[in-house]
Amino acid sequence: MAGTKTLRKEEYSISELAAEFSITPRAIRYYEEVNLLTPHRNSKTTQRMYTRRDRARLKLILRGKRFGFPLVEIKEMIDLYDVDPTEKEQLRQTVAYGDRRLGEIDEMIRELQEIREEIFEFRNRFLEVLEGEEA
Amino acid sequence: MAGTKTLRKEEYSISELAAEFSITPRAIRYYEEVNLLTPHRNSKTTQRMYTRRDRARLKLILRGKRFGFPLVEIKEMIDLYDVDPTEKEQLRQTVAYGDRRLGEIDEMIRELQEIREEIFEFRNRFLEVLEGEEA
DNA sequence: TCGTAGTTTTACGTTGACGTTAACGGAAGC
DNA sequence: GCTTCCGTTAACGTCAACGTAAAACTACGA
Ligand SMILES: [Zn+2]
Ligand SMILES: [Zn+2]
Ligand SMILES: [Zn+2]
Ligand SMILES: [Zn+2]
Repeated sequence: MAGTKTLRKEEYSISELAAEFSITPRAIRYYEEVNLLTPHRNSKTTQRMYTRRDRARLKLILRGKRFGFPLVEIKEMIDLYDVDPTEKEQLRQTVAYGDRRLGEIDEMIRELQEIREEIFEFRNRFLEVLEGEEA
Repeated sequence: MAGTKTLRKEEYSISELAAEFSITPRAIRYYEEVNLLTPHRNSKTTQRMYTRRDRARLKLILRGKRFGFPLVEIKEMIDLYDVDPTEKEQLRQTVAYGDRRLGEIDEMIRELQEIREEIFEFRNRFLEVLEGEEA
């Protein structure tokens, strides 16, 4: 057929995505349940089909999950990508939301660095004891 | 009584700790249930009493919680403070555990900084749109 | 001595993020 | 035509980390 270059995949089934990201189809359906994903249906088969945009959102979801953001907050953050840039009030709120988020994230980074340093000092103290005995 | 200087408190009741850290007694009892705290009992009253060491552990627990470490992992990390420095094998394992932890934490920091930057760029892009319209 | 306040144990309830099972439908291969 | 392999919905189960409520005990001050 003309114009059907499929160098990169255009659409994915649920199990393809599940396999690619090492999660279960159930999880993906759940993300749809809470409006984090909105696949369309292949009208013939009634099966969910995921576009590359859906796939990109899924990546963002999983990244947010990696360190404990709840799904509702992940949704807030992801929805930043879909703000209508002609709505001034929406823009203002989005900027304000971004500022709050940035503050929270900076605080997380600070605390993580504190923990990092403590663990690092402990590790080194123990290591010195070990090296002292081996000398 | 002789030798009973109590400049700094030596022991705390459960509600004192709860008030100090803005959590509930129930939460503190739960930490005991999962072996994160081991208060002793004032044998007269059967009430839990917390030493300054217990209080220090509680601080560590709450810090670990602030960004989503599960209690079991918090326990692993806190127990680093109680390693017997004469047991070489235990020391070696502790150092190895610390290394793994450090790797995980570094990865978390990296990803947080990525997220930070993305949000920051989005925020700025919106801000420029707003400022452009106001000019 | 009574009331009030703080504590105890036991036990059941709750929320988020899925896991698991059941019961069913369409397509593909033989 | 039957099996096998996706997929579907609906519904109940689970796990962590407590919340909440009940019933009983102890301490302490007026
Ligand atoms: Zn399609
Ligand atoms: Zn928030
Ligand atoms: Zn004591
Ligand atoms: Zn780990």
